[in-house]
Amino acid sequence: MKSRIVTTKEIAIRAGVSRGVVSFVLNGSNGNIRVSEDTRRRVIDAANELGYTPNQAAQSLRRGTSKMIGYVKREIQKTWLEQTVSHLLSTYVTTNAQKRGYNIIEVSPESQTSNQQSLTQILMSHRVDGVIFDWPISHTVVEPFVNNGIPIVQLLRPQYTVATSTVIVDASKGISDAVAHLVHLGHTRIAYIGHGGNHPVDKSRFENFVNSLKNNCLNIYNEYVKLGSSYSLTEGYEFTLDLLKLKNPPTAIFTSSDIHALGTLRALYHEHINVPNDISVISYDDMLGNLLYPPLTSVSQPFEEIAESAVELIIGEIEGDGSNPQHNRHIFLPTYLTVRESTAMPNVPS
Amino acid sequence: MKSRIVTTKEIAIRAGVSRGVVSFVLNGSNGNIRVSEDTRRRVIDAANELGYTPNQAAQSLRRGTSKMIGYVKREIQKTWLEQTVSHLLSTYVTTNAQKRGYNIIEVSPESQTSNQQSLTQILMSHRVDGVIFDWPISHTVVEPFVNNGIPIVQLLRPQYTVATSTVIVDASKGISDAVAHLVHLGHTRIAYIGHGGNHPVDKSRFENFVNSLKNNCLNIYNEYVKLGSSYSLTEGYEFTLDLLKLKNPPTAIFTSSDIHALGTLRALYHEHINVPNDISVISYDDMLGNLLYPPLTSVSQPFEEIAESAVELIIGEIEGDGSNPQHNRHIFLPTYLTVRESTAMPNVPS
DNA sequence: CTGAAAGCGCTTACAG
DNA sequence: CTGAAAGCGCTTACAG
Repeated sequence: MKSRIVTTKEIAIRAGVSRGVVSFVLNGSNGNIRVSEDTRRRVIDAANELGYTPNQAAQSLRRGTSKMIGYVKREIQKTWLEQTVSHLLSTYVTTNAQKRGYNIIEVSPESQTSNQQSLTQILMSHRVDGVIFDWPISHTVVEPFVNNGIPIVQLLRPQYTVATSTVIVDASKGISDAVAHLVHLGHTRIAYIGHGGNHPVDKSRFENFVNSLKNNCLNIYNEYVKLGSSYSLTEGYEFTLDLLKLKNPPTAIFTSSDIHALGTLRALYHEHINVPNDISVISYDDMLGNLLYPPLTSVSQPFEEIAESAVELIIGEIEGDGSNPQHNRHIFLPTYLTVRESTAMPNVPS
Repeated sequence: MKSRIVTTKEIAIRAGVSRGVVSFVLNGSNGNIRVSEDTRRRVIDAANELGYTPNQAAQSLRRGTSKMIGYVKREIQKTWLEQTVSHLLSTYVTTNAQKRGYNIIEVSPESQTSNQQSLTQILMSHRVDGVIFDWPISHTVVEPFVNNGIPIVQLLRPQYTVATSTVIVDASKGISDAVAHLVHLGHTRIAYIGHGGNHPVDKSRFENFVNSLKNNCLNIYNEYVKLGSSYSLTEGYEFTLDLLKLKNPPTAIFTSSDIHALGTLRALYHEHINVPNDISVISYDDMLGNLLYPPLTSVSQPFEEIAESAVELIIGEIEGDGSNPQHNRHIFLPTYLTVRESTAMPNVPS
């Protein structure tokens, strides 16, 4: 049953033409060749009958382009939740790339162990035409590719010290809608639980929150602001307990990630505080929102579009748009509010 | 800054040797060549100084082996939860393969659209040395590879109509421990919510549950058995409401997947029934268990080991163990119980 | 120990 | 319209 591997040579013989003609018929693009409809058919039929599959390695070697795009995942996290984003993106990236004739070779960020090839070497040795980074851990991992002139796109949380194209999310729309939503319901005491990190991705969430409060003529109270040092369930949990102990606890909590929200919900559950009757909760990410109880009102991120844009950007750079060559491009995709059942009017006169 | 791509030829020139020697020094394996320590050093130094990276395509073409393993993801699901398993596996598979000098090329199952290359063609054209399938949707997608003599490993939910190596999970240990745990706590009215499908993976969970009850001298009551047609939150939700309406509701619920458990928890939350004080819940999968409120007692699956085994199996087949050639192997990995906070003594005399 | 040559499968000028 | 040849970068017998 094991079928021999078919080459262009065999097709040429069966169709009674030269290998050059086979190559031309099968993938066009050769200036001065013209072929009769009859010949073309014979070649195509022969290829199908023999079950021909071109040898990528040979094509890649000859053409000098591999039709492969490297995808560097974010680091493995202890909780899988943070990875879910990574997974969604990688799946959508793969699908989109396939549609456009490119394949994805995935690598995990290098654990500095032993004799293992580095991520850079792996991707270089496959002569990838471009590389997409999801949340790169360090600029050192991105730079080698830039230095070699390989097109790069960084997703979601770029290393800004190295100049590449980026696809990131603009938190402002989603967060301002979220705050407006709470204000319309009658909330004025709105707490923020989040990551106090220095990366623009962390900061922008908080800044957008602050601005949105201001736009609604609300004050920021320090006691309602809980900035931690990571995206962590535990911090969400502890911060929420802290908030509940205040003399004047908030009537709504905005958590800047789903992982924080899980901690918040756990704390509220323990304290027998009902969502949304006793307190409203809005999360950011919307990975889990639809699955939890109650289903969470959330700021949603357009993951499918992020992947699409990334693929489009990088293929554009690989194939050269023509129009504006060589320039890095930066795509901002808007977030949006998804209202579910975790928000309601405050039950305490505010 | 863009560095030229370095070939063995340049290394040979710089080191003052022939390309054959370069090849030998860089990757051993050539019968009748011996090289002085000095020469070896010169070659290695030259390679490093020039920043040499072997061209995979050339190596692959010449060697007839690509050092690439195809990884076929499960289909994109509507809810991402089911994909999380896929993601964990794919990450661990990638990492393990990298450690052993293989790279993963990931493909999404073919959406039958348009002119898109099929998954089979993609993988064939890259001349992958083997393919790992995570939960293949149909035997038709696996067969072409088997017919071409390409080593295959199917994970978790194999298509049994096609003979390949498999890595699957043995539910018995985890489930019998789970039931024993409930029985020791004093439960006798234990309900089962799950997928009533025909695949051994679905059936074995239920059968193990039934056997475990019997082993503990408990009867199975039909009204406590809820078999649906998928892994779905909605079914978990509806089934739980049904159970609560019984004259004699169960004091514990075993859900055969985390996605069912989410539905169950949502229903209990709506009905203001406390877990574990009013009712105990055990889930199967343990993807979410640690994140929910309360943290779920769960039957855990050893995902890291599954990935490890898959990589080991397939590389074994690719490189030929020598010992037992050609024979498909089947690995069963045990599940185990992780006790958390969703189980307690029943508060109703049973 | 070393060098020259063939060939993996393909594509692409180039000459007819 | 077609064929013969070169060459992508590598590895591997084979002859010295």
